[in-house]
Amino acid sequence: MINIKEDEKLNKLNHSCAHLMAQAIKHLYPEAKFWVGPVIEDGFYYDIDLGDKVISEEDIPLIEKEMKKIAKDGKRIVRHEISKKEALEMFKDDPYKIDLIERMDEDTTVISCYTQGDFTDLCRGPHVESVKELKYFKLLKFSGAYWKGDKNNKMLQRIYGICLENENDLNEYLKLLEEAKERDHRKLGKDLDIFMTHDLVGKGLPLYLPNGYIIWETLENYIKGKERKLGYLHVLTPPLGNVELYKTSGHWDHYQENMFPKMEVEGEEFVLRPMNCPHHMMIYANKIHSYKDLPIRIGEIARDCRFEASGALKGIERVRTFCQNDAHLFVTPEQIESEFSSVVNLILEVYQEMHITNYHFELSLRDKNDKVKYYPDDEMWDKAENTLRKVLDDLKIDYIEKIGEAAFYGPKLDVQVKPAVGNEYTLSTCQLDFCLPMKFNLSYIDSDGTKKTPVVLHRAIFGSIDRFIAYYLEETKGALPLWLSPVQVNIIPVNLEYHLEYANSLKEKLINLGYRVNLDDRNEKLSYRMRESVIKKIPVSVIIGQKEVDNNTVSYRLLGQEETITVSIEDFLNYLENRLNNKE
RNA sequence: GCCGACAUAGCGUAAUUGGUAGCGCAACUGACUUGUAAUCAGUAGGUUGGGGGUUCGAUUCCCUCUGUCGGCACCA
Repeated sequence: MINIKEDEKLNKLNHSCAHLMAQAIKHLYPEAKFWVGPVIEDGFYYDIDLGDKVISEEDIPLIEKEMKKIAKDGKRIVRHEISKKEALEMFKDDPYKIDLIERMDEDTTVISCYTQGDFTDLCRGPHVESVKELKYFKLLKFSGAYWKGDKNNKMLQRIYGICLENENDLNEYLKLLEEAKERDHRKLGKDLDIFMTHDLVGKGLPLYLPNGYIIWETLENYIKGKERKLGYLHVLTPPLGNVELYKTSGHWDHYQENMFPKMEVEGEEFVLRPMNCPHHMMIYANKIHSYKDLPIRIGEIARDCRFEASGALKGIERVRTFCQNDAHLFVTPEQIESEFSSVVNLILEVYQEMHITNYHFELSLRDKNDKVKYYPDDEMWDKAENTLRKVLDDLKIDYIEKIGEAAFYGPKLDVQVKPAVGNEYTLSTCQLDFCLPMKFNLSYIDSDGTKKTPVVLHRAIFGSIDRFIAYYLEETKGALPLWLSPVQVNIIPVNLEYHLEYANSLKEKLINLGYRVNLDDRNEKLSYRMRESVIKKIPVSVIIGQKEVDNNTVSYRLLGQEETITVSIEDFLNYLENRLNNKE
């Protein structure tokens, strides 16, 4: 998908289109006051205060119509530069623009504006030459948005749109948006019987159906197998804990609002756990450790509960209970680099094996000015951040640095992906933490006999299993690779009287080898059953007819392909095994 | 949580200005005995998300609760 912000031509078009929309809105609703209208990755938006007027579905075509009218008029877009004083005078009726102007640097002397016909906006530019270049645009969605992104501020109205170079591009783009809905994991999850939700159960609490659990269990076994090979030790800890545990870790102070409220039983206060770090810290603290024992890697597929804002919930991507593929690595300072590097390599290995290419790394750092969120120890933070940078640079990994995105206890490396619908989110994460080991008084005896504090790496490769399933469903459009497919082989006998026995024996053979097989012996036409095989996205459909029975062969057709391949049973088994091994 | 929209059978949908609900697929039954994306016929399935109100009468109008969707904010 195109990135409009990074394409010079499209950036200009969309920037100008935002102004065009603002102009049209000013024509239709003269009371409108404007905040900002930036270009974003997929178009532009403008935040507007419309007073009592609330934008509704019916208004959008009217605004578009007015935009078309103005564009047809073809006024030139003229840049002019004015002084700060002149700017304050020019925009004196618009408190939002005044706010912008007043917040500009002290030494700003010249402010640029762009005028098109009867509309002038404060703007750095650049813009296209004339509004008549704006032909192929569409207003896509609208919603409320807090002024300056602060929830304590008034809510403005935001309208999103996009402007492209020609009609074909625009149509293609709109088609892509439609197609994205088809691979939305919420639709696929329903169509393929992967998970369900119900009002009676509660929002954000998904129920995994048999098909979903097969995917879940397969992923769990896969990742635990990898971890075991790397020396991880898996544990099982409770999904709730004493409030003191979270006060000790500091999570209570930082995230109380996002935890389910505490419950009091026999004078003891509990919370459903929002994360597993404290439990794993306690497991470490259970014994005295020598430097020779480190690193100690504690892993768990662990269920957590977080009281996420209702508006944030989304399918199994953002839920109120989920399972983390979590682990905490307790290491000496000297081991940080090699262990962090090993985690990054595990991420790369898993992504490669699973053929995931559509992601990017972000290095999330603290905001030095935020003394409330971040543990106040600049030396510690600098050391931690520089260590992560160094490892990434050594591994020649591209990453984007994000200020203010670190966890309260340390910087982290995040793997970001973009879903079919909505904002990008974090899949894998690896976090460096000097903080919790101190809070829990963790120690090991170093070679010189002194007590030292270990460093902890928090990491999750699949992030949450729930979210990973959501992501992988969208990546594969629901056509999961053979190893993850709930039903791997669908056997369709042509004639139930003559071919069922052979089909049954093939089914037995496959099941004994551990395959998940369905035998479609319904009294329906072959084409009907083949259609179902495709709709249910079963990777391999096997047709058993007289030819196959006579020659002791198997004819199979792959999902998404037209032709049928006829092979011996042995070759068929080899084919399946090969696909399993390649995770295809 | 905030702004806005939506909620009709398992799924997808229809119902002029208010006159107590249709259709397709799936399901079930029967016939057909099938060679690569829908065989035919029949049957059953609904307190129109819950509650309240206006009205002679509400899927339709109003209030409220719940849930969903698009964003905002949040995301250890």
